Amino acid sequence: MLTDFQKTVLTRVDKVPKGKVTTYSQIAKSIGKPKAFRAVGTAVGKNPNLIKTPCHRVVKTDGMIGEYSGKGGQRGKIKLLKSEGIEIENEKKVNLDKVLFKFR
DNA sequence: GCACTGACCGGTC
DNA sequence: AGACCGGCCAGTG
Repeated sequence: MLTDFQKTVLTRVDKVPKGKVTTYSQIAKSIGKPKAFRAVGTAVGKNPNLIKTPCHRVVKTDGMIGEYSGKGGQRGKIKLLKSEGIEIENEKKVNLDKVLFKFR
């Protein structure tokens, strides 16, 4: 069962275009709850729609990859990001100045 | 309904 | 610059 909050978060993630990434804080701000980044992480962590939702495009505020429930964990997440043309620095973080997608 | 947990963040030591 | 601690929101037991 998906709650409205989770659906909202997933919707935001789905709005992120290919080749770009967003942060948990950005999502939290976009939904009007900048302090709910923790809940956002939890919601995405449940990841009910792994196929539909490009959760691998969500990274930490510093640009670090973070975790990933999908295949390969963090490693697989990095691989997916690289596959979309996103440059990974030190094999663990992305350049937010280039690939960060901001809502509204 | 209380308490613990979590794909986190910011400030401090 | 790296490690530690507290806090915040929503979900689950």
